[in-house]
Amino acid sequence: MDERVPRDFETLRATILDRRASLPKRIAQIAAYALDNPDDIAFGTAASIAASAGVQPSTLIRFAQQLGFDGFTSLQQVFRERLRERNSSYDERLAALRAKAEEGGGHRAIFDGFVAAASTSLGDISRSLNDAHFEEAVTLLAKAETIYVLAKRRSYPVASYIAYALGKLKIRNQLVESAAGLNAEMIGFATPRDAVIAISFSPYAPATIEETRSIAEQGVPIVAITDSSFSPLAQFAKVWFEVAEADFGGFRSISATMALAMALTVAVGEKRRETGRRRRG
Amino acid sequence: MDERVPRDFETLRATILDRRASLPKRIAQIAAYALDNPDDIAFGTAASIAASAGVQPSTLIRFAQQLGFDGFTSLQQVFRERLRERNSSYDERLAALRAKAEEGGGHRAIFDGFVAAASTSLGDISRSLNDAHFEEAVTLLAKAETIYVLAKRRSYPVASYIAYALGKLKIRNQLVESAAGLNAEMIGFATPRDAVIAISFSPYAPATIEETRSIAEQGVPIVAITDSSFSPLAQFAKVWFEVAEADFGGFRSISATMALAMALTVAVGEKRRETGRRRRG
DNA sequence: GTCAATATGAAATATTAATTCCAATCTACA
DNA sequence: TGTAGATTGGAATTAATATTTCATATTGAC
Repeated sequence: MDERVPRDFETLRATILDRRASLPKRIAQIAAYALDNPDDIAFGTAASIAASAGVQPSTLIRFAQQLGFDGFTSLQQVFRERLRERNSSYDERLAALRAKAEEGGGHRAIFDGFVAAASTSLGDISRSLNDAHFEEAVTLLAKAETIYVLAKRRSYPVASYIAYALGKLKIRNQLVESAAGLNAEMIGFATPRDAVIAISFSPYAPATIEETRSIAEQGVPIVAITDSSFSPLAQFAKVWFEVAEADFGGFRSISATMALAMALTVAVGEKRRETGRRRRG
Repeated sequence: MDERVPRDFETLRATILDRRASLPKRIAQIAAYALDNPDDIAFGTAASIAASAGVQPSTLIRFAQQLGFDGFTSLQQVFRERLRERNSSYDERLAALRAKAEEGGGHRAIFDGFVAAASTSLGDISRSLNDAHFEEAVTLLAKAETIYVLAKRRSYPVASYIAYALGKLKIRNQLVESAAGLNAEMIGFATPRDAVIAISFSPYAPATIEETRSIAEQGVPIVAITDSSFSPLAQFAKVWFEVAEADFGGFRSISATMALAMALTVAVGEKRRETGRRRRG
């Protein structure tokens, strides 16, 4: 078989356009169909595609073989790959950087890797954040007398930043972190008029889960930031955000979480100002 | 069969989350996998998906049937439809989003603002980071017996993340933050065989400056992360990094600083492994 | 117009993948 | 602790899908 088999969609497309003049009638027909309806090729069966394009399944296979593939299935792979990649254009770059860092591409590769991981995560959250959930969370937090912030380990930096920013905005808050082991008592003061921001990622710190459960049982509304809808935090939360962070070198980014946390904080500040103005006006 | 079979991904997702508590173990496992890796469901075969999720193919089919589908194939359709729709409407949606954000479309704009600030900062640092400085900092930190981490206020989250990551990598470190006001004493233990990572941005926290000065006078080498060459930190440091963070709504991003901090930490871990290997080999 | 080469259609076959079935294992409850 | 019911694993079965084959049609050269 020819070694120059197109591996990515763009090459394939170019190859097809290049040869289009010399293709037999039916083959040309399926070629045109393929470029016009790439999604159908990605998901359809040989029979269904052939029917839509008005040719026989065997023609479809001959088309694939003319291009150097060994059958329809391998041609289809290229069309599927295209769909996957479109969703995550950074993933490829990130994978390349990982490889580079592993084969000793120097320390610069490590830095580039973390930058790429952060960019990927930001792109993802930007696409996936649900506006309605965000509004809901802001409303809920803006009403709270005191906002409790709950996070350990990897998520703790986010919590401490939230606490810092809330303080700057003069919003009463309580970071639940007691060196003296008084977390339970601290949580005990929370009432349904307060609210909680809880942050935890797999592997979920047991203490965070336990504290969240306990505070939820007191009727305090919870906004959770976590990494899966199946996170134990999600079940206690009034609103939760699912944040998928890319990782590099075994350390996951926290950029997306940070951006979300900052946005929540500042939006709560805004909301309070709006509400205050309305009340006074 | 039940008439309420989810036809679109969002409904499906809601249904799964709704029932999640009552699902048997393996079914729950595949359910979590499905929501976390929707693309894999769209493209894979029953066997390949089952293998990735760590269950039997039959479990996958039972999962589909519990949801009201008559088999895996019809469940898969929903996941495929989602990809098609997302792809076709992605550009449109993005454009709409931008327009909305520009005309002051509520709180979503705040979120987008923070994402944009983070992206900008990452782009900036990626362009401006000096490889030689980075290497120098890594070498310096890799030699240290204990790494002291020094930061307050806005920079504190970065410091706490560094401390977390160093701990994970089994690198001895000391986060200088004492509720008991014993920072000076803590710093007193540092020797020239140790090293410091100091982080501070304008307006520089006086305590950070003071502590950095004091520890520098003891002959402990310092790596500084700051925002200007005129920063008071720079004069004490053996190596310093100038990080320009974009801001939004009066809050500066810390994404670039985070990425740099992570890269430093992991690179130090790498360097130590390399050196250790060389010594032993 | 005839022949050879090429292209096409349709059905047969081979391959792969989905589904079902049953025995084994858990779980909840008496 | 025993037992019914639910759940699970793994092989057997069935369905689907891709590919091959072969007869027929079409094209182009002489």
